[in-house]
Amino acid sequence: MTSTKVSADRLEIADRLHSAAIHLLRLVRGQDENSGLSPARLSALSVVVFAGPVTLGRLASAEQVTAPTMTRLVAALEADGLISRKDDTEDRRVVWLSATAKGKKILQEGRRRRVHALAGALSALNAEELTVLSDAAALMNRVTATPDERQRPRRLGTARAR
Amino acid sequence: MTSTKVSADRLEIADRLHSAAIHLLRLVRGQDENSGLSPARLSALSVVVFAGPVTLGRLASAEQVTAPTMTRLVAALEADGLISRKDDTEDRRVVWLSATAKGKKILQEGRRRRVHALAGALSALNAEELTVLSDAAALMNRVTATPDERQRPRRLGTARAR
DNA sequence: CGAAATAATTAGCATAGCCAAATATACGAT
DNA sequence: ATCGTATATTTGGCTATGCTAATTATTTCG
Repeated sequence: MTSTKVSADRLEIADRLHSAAIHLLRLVRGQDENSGLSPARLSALSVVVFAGPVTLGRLASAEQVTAPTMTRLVAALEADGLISRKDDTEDRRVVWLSATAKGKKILQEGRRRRVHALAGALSALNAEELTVLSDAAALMNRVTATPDERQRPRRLGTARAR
Repeated sequence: MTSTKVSADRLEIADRLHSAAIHLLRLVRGQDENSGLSPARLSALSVVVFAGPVTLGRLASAEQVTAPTMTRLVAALEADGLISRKDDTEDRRVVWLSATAKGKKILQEGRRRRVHALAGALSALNAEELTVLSDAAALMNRVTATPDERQRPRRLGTARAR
């Protein structure tokens, strides 16, 4: 319970959490054949769907990737007809992204599939254990939120369905 | 608390956990410049270090990637002098992998760095919240363990310091 | 107006995943 | 003993996602 011990624990917990996150993502990868949505695209589309029209740059920072990376993700999503772009009328450097009806639909389905794979694995857990994971997810999201996201009064990224 | 509610919750929890895992790994990626070890390599090296000599095939399944993918990771780790290969004397199709002294050292350092970054983020949490994450990591590891790993009496992957 | 800043894109590179096919070796049945 | 099948690993070729550096277009500011 001393400060020293907590600090040492924190390192070990970080270590195990890191490893667990890697394995968890591996578990759901490969469930994508049906939706054709990769983790990165699903995640980006998810922000567009939930955070309404958003600029490419803000989407990139919400997803914590660089602008060029997001440019490509956006191009792929657009080519699939899942999102649409609209130039800003005031600042013509800016592109606004919105989800299409198809994008919203595919998001639900694709996400459902991946989540289903994970949820299947979670079926081995009881209600109490699920609560632990739920709380942990909230903590992880809080801890990984960028200062940017916390500071600005935006509803980006962490837009929560409840 | 009903069974129905738990099932619906499970989907939502899986969803949030999935998203949280993505963001968590994004947080630590980028701390790798110093070690030069990518997540995949670090993870593979970690198994080799902790699980002692291991065959390429078992390493691949422990890491839940295909053999070709592991062949490449192993080639990179070997080229960096972090692991060494030794042909099995009985079954010459098989390759046994061991960590070199350099590999063990680099693993500690590289891992320390990434874990440190994550631990830094965790410093915003109190002891109780850390416990939640610790428990969650254990659950995630349990849930993502392959049947293979559970069935065989091997000490792969989940070698735990405690 | 011209310089610096900003938003997005393009180009080029590396890593890491996959599948299909190729090797090399072992094992089993005749 | 050998022939066919199974297993372990590698090779080749493709895709996706990350990066940085440089480019383009536009805005903003001195």
